[in-house]
Amino acid sequence: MAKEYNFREIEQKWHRLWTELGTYRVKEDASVPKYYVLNMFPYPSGAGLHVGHPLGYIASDIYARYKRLQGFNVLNPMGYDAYGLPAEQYAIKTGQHPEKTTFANIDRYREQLDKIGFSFDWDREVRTCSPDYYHWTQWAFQKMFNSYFDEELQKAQPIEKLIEKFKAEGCWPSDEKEQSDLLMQYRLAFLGETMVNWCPKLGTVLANDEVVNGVSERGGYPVEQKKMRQWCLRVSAYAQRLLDGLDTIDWSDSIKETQRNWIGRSEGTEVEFRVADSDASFTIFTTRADTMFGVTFMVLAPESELVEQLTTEDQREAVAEYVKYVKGRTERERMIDHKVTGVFSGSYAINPFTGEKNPIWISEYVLAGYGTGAIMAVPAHDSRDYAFAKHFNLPIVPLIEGADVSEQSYDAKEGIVCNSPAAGKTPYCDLSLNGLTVKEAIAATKRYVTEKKLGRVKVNYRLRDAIFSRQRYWGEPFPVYYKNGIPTMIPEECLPLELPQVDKFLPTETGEPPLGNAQKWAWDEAARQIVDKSLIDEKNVFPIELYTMPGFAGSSAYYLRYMDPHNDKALVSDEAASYWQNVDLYVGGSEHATGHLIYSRFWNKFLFDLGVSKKDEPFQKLINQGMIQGWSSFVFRLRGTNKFVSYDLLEVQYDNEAKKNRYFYQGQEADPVYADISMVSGNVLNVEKIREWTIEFRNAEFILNESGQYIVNQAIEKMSKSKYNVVNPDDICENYGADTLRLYEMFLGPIEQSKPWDVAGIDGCFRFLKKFWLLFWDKNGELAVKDEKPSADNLKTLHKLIKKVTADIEVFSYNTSIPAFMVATTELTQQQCRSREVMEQMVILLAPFAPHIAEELYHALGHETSVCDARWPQFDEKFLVESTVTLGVQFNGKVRFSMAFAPDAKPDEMVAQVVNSEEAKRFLEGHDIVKTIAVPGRIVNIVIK
RNA sequence: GCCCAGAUGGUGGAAUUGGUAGACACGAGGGACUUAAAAUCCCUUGACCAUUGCGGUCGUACGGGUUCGAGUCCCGUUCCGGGCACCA
Repeated sequence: MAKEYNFREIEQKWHRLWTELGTYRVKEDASVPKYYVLNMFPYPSGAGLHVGHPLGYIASDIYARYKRLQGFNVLNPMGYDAYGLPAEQYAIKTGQHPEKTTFANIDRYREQLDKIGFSFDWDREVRTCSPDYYHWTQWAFQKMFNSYFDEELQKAQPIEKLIEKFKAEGCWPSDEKEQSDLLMQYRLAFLGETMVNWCPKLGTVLANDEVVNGVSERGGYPVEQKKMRQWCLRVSAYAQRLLDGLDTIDWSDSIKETQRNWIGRSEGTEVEFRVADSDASFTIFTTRADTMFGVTFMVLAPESELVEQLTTEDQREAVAEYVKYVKGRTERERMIDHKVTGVFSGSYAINPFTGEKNPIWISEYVLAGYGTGAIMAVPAHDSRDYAFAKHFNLPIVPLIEGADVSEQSYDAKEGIVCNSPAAGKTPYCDLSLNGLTVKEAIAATKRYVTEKKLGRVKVNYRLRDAIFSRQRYWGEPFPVYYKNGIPTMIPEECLPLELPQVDKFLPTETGEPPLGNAQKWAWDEAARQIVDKSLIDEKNVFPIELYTMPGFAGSSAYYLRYMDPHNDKALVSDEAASYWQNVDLYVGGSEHATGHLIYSRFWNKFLFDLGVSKKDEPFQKLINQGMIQGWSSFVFRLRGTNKFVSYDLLEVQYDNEAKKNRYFYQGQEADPVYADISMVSGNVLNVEKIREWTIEFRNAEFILNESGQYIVNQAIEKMSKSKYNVVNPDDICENYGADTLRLYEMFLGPIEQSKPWDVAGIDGCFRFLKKFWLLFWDKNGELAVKDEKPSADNLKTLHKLIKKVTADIEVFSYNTSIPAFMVATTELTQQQCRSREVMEQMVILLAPFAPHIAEELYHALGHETSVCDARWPQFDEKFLVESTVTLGVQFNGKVRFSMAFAPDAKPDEMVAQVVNSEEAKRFLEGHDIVKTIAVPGRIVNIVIK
């Protein structure tokens, strides 16, 4: 009997031995070059790991193992992003402490991860919710609080330097409260009274990236704008560095582009407008300084502070009403319909170029948060201004030759400028732009504005400061207490400030965040410890902040912590940070493009300014694995009944208004209901099984089609517990083994592409491993490998594979290396290869992809050490040289035949070889050769007349 | 609306980046072994025509172009995916 590929036994054995032997433990070693591979750590959700999670982990594990085989000291850690909303909401529902569910989920994740055979160094595991870890999140927050951004140096500086500067300039107030308020405008972590995204349903504020299409990313609840006092991070200070850094890192163009959009750099001009019959003036921002002569009105954002100031008495009522209307609109409403609305303020602004009086309007199409919250409107060359002008009957003055603005505005930044007065013709302005291109005109106006001190050149960024506090329980507490209303940091040596226990995870009855339920939550400044709240009125006892930090706090610097996870003196020691530098390869989903990947770049840049991080950019190369989607299945319940109708019996209508399909059965409407993916095979529902699934189906009536089947409707969607389409990897590991799972996930397609999970092809990968296994054993189950010299064919097969796989791994094209393995295995089987030398290298090549089988075979070949410590095979061209390449040869695009060339043949030799061949001579006879084209080692074309 | 990436057999996807399109796998069909099934192995599998052999024609979303040669480069169109979106 041939020896069977018993993957269960092999995989269990090596999981045990790898742990016992500490195969994947890694230490800093200055004599070996480092390589840092990192996955975005998972949030341990209650649904457990699904087949989408390991996609990125497998890809990076392959790379990590490959780098190790190449002699690098590879850091490949894993941990958990353990703070999050689901655990808290579960806690609210059940009263169970979020820590308990989180830890249970972590244990489950760990168990699932262990089955897949990753080379993670689990001694370095981090959990964001553990005090040893969030100690350093709190520490970094305090450092940000105590820093400001120096515009000239373009880096963070200690706040003390700013105080020195204020003192030197004589503007340092003596009052403590005033000092605090002044510094608050500069600190990198600061308390700000700003418009925030408030989600009433979640009872918390959200960051911009947590709001998608005007509703909360988690839950999809409405979000409204509200002015609140919140902790913020001055991410916007780093806008230019965040933008510049993109040019130094190896990320996909689309992610870089997304970040560039998010940062939204815009070069323009700020111009000051005086208000007629008043001492007031205000500044506007424009990118189209060339259109100064086309301004016909001005617009203020309804939230702007100028509104109050510039509204005249007779317009006061109308303006108040309009502002009230705008406030009543949610973010989503404002996004969905761009209604043209507005009100006249009663005031006029004087155009500094023309002296004309332009009416000042107030409209919601101008945003308070961008630029100065006020614009000059040029209806001829801006479509929004145009719509507004048409609606309110305001004049439109075109400024570009040939621009027809009778139907729509001409927004393009091109053309020749006209309609500006000749130089010196107005008493206000001796600038003429006529005849210039738009680009020249912008530049000329910028110069003019700067010279005449009418304003200044300005760069604006769309990037906003990040709202950094949340009204929730399950997050890092702020190490802050309020001393007479002044936010004060808990001394660094008293960190971490541990999350207090509470009996209820909901807000308090007085509307305080959940931490308001904690009784022992006050800071005794003298004793330097947490004390009971009831002592607050006593001397030196002050209330502690009730907000907690958002989800991205803990995930912003975790890659630094992996370098030195047990250090209780620092986030990371200088030695460890100097050795590991930054992450060489980061793998994760592209959905974090505007969240985590901006925040951690910001966070790292700050720590770089502090000297803690050694690189300005945290993640040198980024690979975005695609999402593995699930097949959701729907059954259809007739409205108001407990009857379910087979999908093929339904009539489908598209509802244009609701933008979705509606379903009817004999005139009765049916609603789709999710059915668990495990109840369905193909598109046929297992009716018996679904009856057992939930009570809802137990006594349901199923209306089947003619063949007696219940057909479900299927859709490809993101895998999620609530869609009942989650496929977990455990079953695959059980039935096929982890090595097959690993191969198959890579074989599915390019790593960066999203694709639905489909087990249909998995047998191919399993068969390959079985064939590979059988290469090593004879019919009696004895090792078939001998110390014999490899044949030329053996070496050719091997080196073809080395070349292909090495090149593939370097560019993460794993899906094409697996076919190469299959071909090589088939070839070696046919060649009946028995050479130890060849077989051993085959094993090493396979080791990154299928580590269990490789380890087993490596030991079967007589090695005592792990295959992880072998050396990656070196490709040698000489084993391929004796082969020939067959190529097509074409005469005048008509005649074609084949000829063999040596792969290193020179173009001239190739042409001569073709021309002198008997076959070619027949065709060439009586023709003139017009030209010959030869591609080195590839192809020859001969054009004849 | 703007920006970015795509479109290749029944399916997932290859194609040395301008050089024999469809590797490899799945599925399907046929065959071998077997009492039978599973497993395994072999053959066929883009379409059409010819199949007595050779073969031939058309084919990479659509329409043009550059080139001896285009899935690949250029221009235009359609469709799908992603990002941003009153950002002045």
